[in-house]
Amino acid sequence: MSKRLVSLKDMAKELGVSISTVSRALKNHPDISPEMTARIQQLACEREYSPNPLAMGLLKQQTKMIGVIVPDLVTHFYSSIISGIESIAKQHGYYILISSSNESFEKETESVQNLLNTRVEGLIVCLSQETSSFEHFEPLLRNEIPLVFFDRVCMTDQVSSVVANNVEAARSITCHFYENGCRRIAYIAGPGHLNISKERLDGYWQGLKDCGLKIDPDLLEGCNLSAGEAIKATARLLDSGAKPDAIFGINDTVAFAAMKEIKRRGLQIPDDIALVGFTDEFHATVVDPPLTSITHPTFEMGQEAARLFFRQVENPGAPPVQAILKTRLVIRKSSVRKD
Amino acid sequence: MSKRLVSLKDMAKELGVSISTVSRALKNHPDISPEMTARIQQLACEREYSPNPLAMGLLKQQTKMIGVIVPDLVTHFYSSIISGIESIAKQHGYYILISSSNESFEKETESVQNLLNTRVEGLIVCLSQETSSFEHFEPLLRNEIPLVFFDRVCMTDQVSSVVANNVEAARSITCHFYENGCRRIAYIAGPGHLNISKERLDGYWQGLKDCGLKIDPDLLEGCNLSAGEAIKATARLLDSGAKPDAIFGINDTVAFAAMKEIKRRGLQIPDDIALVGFTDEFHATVVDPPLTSITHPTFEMGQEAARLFFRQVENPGAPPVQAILKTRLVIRKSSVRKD
DNA sequence: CTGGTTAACGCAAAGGTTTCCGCAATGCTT
DNA sequence: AAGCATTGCGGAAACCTTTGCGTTAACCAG
Repeated sequence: MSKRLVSLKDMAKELGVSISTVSRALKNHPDISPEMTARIQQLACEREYSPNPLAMGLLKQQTKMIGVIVPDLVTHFYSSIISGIESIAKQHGYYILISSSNESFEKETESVQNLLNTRVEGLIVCLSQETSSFEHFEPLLRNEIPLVFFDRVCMTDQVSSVVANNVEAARSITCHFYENGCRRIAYIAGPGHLNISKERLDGYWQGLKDCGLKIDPDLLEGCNLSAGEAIKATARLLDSGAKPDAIFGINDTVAFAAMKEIKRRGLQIPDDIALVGFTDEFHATVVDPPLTSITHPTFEMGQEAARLFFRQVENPGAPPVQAILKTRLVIRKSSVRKD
Repeated sequence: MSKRLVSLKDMAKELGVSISTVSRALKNHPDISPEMTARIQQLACEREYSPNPLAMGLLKQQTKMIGVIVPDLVTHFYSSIISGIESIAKQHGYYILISSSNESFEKETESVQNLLNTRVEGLIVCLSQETSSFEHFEPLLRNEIPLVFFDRVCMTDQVSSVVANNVEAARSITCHFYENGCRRIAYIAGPGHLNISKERLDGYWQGLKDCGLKIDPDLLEGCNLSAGEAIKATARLLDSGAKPDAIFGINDTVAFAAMKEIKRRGLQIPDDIALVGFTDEFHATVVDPPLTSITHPTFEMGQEAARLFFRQVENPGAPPVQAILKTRLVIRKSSVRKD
């Protein structure tokens, strides 16, 4: 096991003074004589003293840790958001404790429990796909423990959150399809209880309406957000009599899965089926054809979530706010028809 | 601020008993009468007592935290490894504290310091691209603080590490090119001080030798591992008189950058230039053409690193070991010529 | 010479947990 | 009935830091 780092007590004994003297000397407290201060600071320097955060945490009742729960760690969307959270946390001298729910409600509940037991000062959370009841967050509300949701959110009247402007984004996608000559625009949605799914569906409908198209239930498919299910949903869409000429996928995974299935059938993108995703910058540019998509400002979303978090830490009673981030429709080849 | 969770003292006062009695009752210590034990356990249950990890950490001198330093958080390679580390850590009841160096030596040094100050029990590290001196790890060695390197490693005689079988993998790539008719096989390397760069270069040379090809310095290009530099390196390769008919990129970023540049020039993959990367599963399948590559078992690499870590925790004096993980050459269209 | 100020430091408590040791009361043995 | 072991619990130290307050000695003014 590692040798203990030096403590105030160690240095106090070595110099034959009291612990409090050492403590104060290190903070340049005026009560301590300049000579003593100098001796102590020099020793501290030699011994590479650094305060024990556990002792501080115990005393001050704060751990300087934020718990972060995400559906998974490996997709770029989340890791990029985490990166954003970390950047702000670092500025505040906080560390983040990451826990992934693997899209499981049970694991999410467990993570909330574990993180609270670890005495994080609060939580920043993106709901799992399965999560449709929210009691596991009640203890946080009761005890006024800072809590922020991002992307997949709930209880927005009580909890601060960061989301994308999903409705408008989905609307603009639909119109973009229309402008490129598509008339049978399909949407592959996610679980109905997720805000992102509902809001993007709303936007999709609004877009149809704005373009004078009718809502056709056959052009609406659902899936959980796994690649396998998304492929099946795409297949159903293509096999049914719906004859879509455009598909809008609710997120990265779905869009790429759709692309795979469309290509597998030898259909051309965008000429047979135009495709647009809802994703972040990186992936979209490496696939072929490059994917038109709504890009999330993911890093900024993480930063904003962290900022809202610290707002609550510094300002306990503050009412919840909802930050809505602008997205951008980035047009690439997957949706642009030559004619 | 959040209300304090219930402590042993709180419950002791409520029941009119001593703290030690409560503590013992919760552990079913035989000294405590069954009735008292029952009363205490029931109260603990109602109040949702959970031990304060700060107090425990202070007492036991362990924080149950592992510091993890990676060059960045957002590439799939690292996030997948982190996921692997986390899975093993969770099993041991440990949390991980993640810090990204952003490929900067200075930030890496800083992270080591900060994490040690946070009293993590040890570190799992992937060196930054810039790191070529290693004094910042000396304090860990001196104090026998557990340390494990993965992928980009150093001081392997003193520190346990996990790496891929880079030499053999690079050799097999080279031979694969040869079998597909390529004769002017180029390699885009990384910074020369990194083990991964050196080992893959060795393998590349071995492969050339095995196939009876000569080493041509014009077919060797270097870059730092950024996309921008990789594109430039590819351009130099294509502009020079070297006339490569195959390119082997040292890692994900480089391979994708090369692909972009090759396509931009209107060259065909694999017919004009065959391309192979050194990457992990996910990306390679979504690009066009699908990228032949050496796939890392990234998740397993993380798991193995964590296992080596706990081996050191449980077994302080143990000599360092090096785990070498097998990779797989997954052949896709980017390297297979029809004729 | 005395009362008071001040500089410079020590004491102790608090934060939460575990564990060794001690103590009282009870039950048993002889 | 005296002596002893056992049962059941409390006290206190240790882990480390901060901080309000108490203490000491020196010094100065009256």
